[in-house]
This record gives sequence, structure tokens and C-alpha cells, in this order.
Amino acid sequence: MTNNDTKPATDFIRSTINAHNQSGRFGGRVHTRFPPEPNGYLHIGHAFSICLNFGIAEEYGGLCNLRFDDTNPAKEEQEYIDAIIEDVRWLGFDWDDRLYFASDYFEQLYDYAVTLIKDGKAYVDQLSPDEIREYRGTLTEPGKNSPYRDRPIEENLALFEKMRNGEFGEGEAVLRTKIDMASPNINMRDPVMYRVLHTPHPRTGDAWCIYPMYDFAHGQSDSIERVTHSLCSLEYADHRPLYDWYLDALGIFHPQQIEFARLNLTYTVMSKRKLRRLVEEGHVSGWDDPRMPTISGHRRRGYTPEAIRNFCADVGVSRSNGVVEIEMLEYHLRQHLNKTSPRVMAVLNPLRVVIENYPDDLTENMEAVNNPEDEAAGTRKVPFSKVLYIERDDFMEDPPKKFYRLAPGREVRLRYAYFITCTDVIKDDDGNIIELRCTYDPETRGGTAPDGRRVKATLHWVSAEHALKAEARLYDRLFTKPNPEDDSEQDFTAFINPDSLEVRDPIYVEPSLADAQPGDRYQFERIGYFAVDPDSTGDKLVFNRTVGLRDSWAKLQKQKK
RNA sequence: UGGGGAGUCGCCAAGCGGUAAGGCACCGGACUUUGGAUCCGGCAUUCGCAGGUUCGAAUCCUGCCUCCCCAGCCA
Repeated sequence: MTNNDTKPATDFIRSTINAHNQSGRFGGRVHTRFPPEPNGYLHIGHAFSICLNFGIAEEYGGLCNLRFDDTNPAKEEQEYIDAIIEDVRWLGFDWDDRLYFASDYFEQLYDYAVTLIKDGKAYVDQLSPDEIREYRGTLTEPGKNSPYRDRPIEENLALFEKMRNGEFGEGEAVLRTKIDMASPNINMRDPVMYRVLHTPHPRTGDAWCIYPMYDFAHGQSDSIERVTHSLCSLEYADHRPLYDWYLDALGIFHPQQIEFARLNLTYTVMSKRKLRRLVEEGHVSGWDDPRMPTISGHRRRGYTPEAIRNFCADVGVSRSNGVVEIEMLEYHLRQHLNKTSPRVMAVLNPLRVVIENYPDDLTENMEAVNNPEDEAAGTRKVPFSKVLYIERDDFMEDPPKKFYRLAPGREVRLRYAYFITCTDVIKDDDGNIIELRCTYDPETRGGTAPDGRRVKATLHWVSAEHALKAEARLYDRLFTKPNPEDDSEQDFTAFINPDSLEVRDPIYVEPSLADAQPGDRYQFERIGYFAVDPDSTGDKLVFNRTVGLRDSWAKLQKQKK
């Protein structure tokens, strides 16, 4: 299929794991985890990490946990937890009963903190947030010790307990690790372990008013879960010394953190903050707007989990920051949809055609193939009659070179039906073409001429009398620039594509679609792949264009411009 | 200017001292009852730059350049 088969599984992560397996560091065990913070919806960048974590575990016969990094109740919500679970599952991954939350470990984490205090490795600092920042120093200047740094252990113990008991307001006290205020790595300058937050937590409610920081929670959570390989993105490389420091200081099971470059895509944005803005500022209809790079947006748009997984595997992991062209994702999308989507005929921009020599009251049911890529998909009947709709783009009164479709006097094939020849063009008073008159050759039923003559084009069509009216939502890229975040002058919203959504209503689709259900995917022949939107009602279907078919005629046109 | 990472075709990415995989994109051509799909062919004398080591370097050494990340009581 793709280079998946040929690509040697020797990227730097797998090499490291192989080395561990050789040395026996983890006894040949491979256990990973996907650790989202429930503060927003998952996007395709997360899908990359999900595929990596679950994929590697599977490859090595290991396990992957789903663990929420819910240590900041100020930003986290149950709604996001639910959505994330649904998205990871939809992508096709399973964590059995290993659904965990960092908040499940709050008591244990608290005990770990007490241990560090008792070992003289942590202290309660009562410097203000501003003072802490000042004391931290800068990138080029060392920081200096807090005046509270050398408090007696007993005092720290008492103070930390007071923090837990709610005797401090937010910003009045924090628990810090005693490491090195002069470290060239800022993360090692007495990092904060706990802060006071008088905010109820989605899961622990008001049981706590102090919450562990990421650095103090993540590694210990990995350790508690016996995770062997803690895969994270590049920006955490600077945190690895701290990750290791806590585990060593506590003397507990020590997983290996490995960092990789996250996935970026052209023509979109990938930060939760920016995605949230798109939603909150109304640039899109919601987190699951089909133009969003969220998993839920892709799902609604008609993407398949397989397409996303194949894409992620094909991109590969590395440590270099890059931006993958959206075309590569679309390639995998078409690749999978082509094999799995039933074909159907739909006319998006109708032009009425009357077959003058066809009987007025006759309806023939033409046999059509459901999926030429999959014989098991079978066939169906499509009604044909005297009055039809074809695509406006499939006719030109004065066709240029290389335009093979219908034109005055020209004969083409109507897919699965007859050869027709255009005999007349009907226009309104303004000169707009409103109807075509054609004749058909009864000998060509099914699409082949007994005399062996050929036509250059095959058009899709729909019977006017039998067609169903529906709505089509045609999506284009959300941004006009490949890297909308690149501009130093303008906000990324300045590059939102004003034409990213075009609604066509009505469109005409063949009657076999009458029972289509939300989520069903089809290929509208010669046009593209479409998925039924949840907005569909009993009497009106709404189709989202997932992605267009490759179109060499359109490409030719583009080149001319 | 401190620390951490990265620089191989337009994009992603193999390569780990023996003379530049693969995929996407692009360009040709074949085939075609989707101008779809499929198939065939083309597409880096060169690996950020400059030196050096070596019979031989993208791979080793030295220096330089560029880009990304870090100064949240965010993750």
C-alpha cells in the first residue's frame, strides 16, 4: 500500500526500545500511555501521538494506558474528558480497564511530597508570584535562593499541611523542590511542586485545594502505572532532568522519557488556544466543525480512522520540527475512501436535459456498480427517464480544446445508461442556458454501442422525476496560507479563508440514498467523497464534502490561469 | 550572549565510513463506462556552510551559519 511495509521500524524511539529490550532494562516490557489534559478537544496532532503510543505498545506486545493529566482544575472540564475518550476510541484504540487520572494519585503524590520534605529536598516558599519570578533569574543570569529555602523540616511539614488544609490563599504559598537556583536549566531552579488553587476539580470536587504541577505529577504517575516509555513532545526535553530527578529522589520505578517532534499540518492551526479562539469567536460552528483539525471535526467531515492512522504511520517520527503538507493526509484519505465508499450519482449544479426521442412515460432501472474497487459491494438500480439533470460543468456551448464533455452536436455517454447527443441549447431572455435538448441511441443501453463506436466522456446524471433534493456543504481549507501562524504582523485569524464553506442547496441525488444515515460515506461519482451530516433530517439529507476527487480537467484549467 | 533540540529533493523521511531508500507533490505516458482508481517512466553527482581526517565522509573531527523550545503558582 504505502511505504509502511517497506519502512524499517528503526526510528529513534523504536531503536531505543530495542536497546532496552536487549539490555533487559525493563525486562522486555513495553508500556506506554497517552496523557491528554482535558482542557480542550483532541486534534490530528494528538492523533499522531495516540497512534505512536498505542501503536508502539501493540507492536511490542505491550500495553498503552489512557491517562488524563488533570492537575489544573481551573482549565479542565468533564465535557473534554468525555470527548477525548470518544475520540481515542473512534480512532480505533483500546485501553481495556486502564483508564487513569493523575487525580487518582493525588493522595500518593501528596505522600511523595512529604517524603521529599522529610528528606530536606522540598520547602514551602512564601514569596509572592512576582518575587518568585524575580528570584528565578533569567536565561543568562542565575537565580538566587528564596529566604524561605532553609526553613526547618518540621516547619515545612506543618506549613505544607496548612496548605492542604486551606489555610493559605492562592499565591500565598507553594511547595518547591530544593535543587539549584543557578542551574543553566531554568526548570531546575527550585521548581514549584504544589500550588494553592481554591477551585473544585471535575473529579475530586473540593477534596483538594492544592494541586501538583505537571512536573511533579507526570513522572510519578508514569512510575505508579509502571510505564516503561514515556513519549512526549520536544518541548519537554528540558524537563527530562527534572523528570529523572524526582524519580531518583523518591527512589521509585523509573520510566524512560523520550521526546519526539509533534505533527504540524499546512493550512491549519494546531494549538488548543487557537482552536478555542476559532470556536469562541464564531469563525467555525464548533469544535466539531468539519473544517476544524480536531478529531471530531474530521469524523464529522467523513474522514475514516484508518486514513488518519495510515497517514500518521506514513509521516513517521523524528526529532526535527516540520510541517507536513495537507496533501499527504488527503492522499491517505482518498486511498481508503476509494476502497470502501459506495458510488452514487449526485448533481451539485443541475442543468436540465430533455431526451426528445425518449418515451414520455417510461422509466427504466439501470444497473449500476456500487464499487468498482470491491466486487462484493454489488449493484443497484438507478431510474432513468426522459428528463434528467446533469452537471452544468459538463456542458460547454463553445468547448475549448481538451474539453471532452457534452457540447452541441457532440455525443457522450450517460453512466450506466445511454449515449446521448446534444441537439439544441435552450436559453432564457438573458442568454443563460436553462435546458439542453438531446437524443439518445436506444442501441447503447448500458453504455456500449453495438457498432463499437466510442465516446470521449462519461457523465453522471440523475432523473429529475426520481431524484431526491438534498443539501451539500462544500469545504475548502480553513486558511489561505500554508502557515497561518507564521506572520509576525498579522493574527492568524486574518488568514481565514472566507470561502471555506460553500452551501449548495438544493442538489439532486439518486433515490437509492433515501435511507442514508448520519455518518454514512459515499463517493459522488466524478465529484468527490461525501458524508451524511448529523444535521440531516427525515426529509432532507445534508452531505459534507469530505474531499474532492482528483480532477485532471480542473487542474488543466488552473494551469492555464 | 545560558541551557536544550534540529538542519538530507517543494513537503515528510531513510541512511550511523563504502560511494543518496521510500512516500506525498510535481512532470510525462499507458489504460479507462468515474478526465477517479490502476499501471509504467522521470524527478538530490548531492546531504546548512567552510575546513580537516581517510583510499573513500551525508555519515568522524574542528569552526561557523540558520531555525525551534525554555525565564507559568499551564501542560
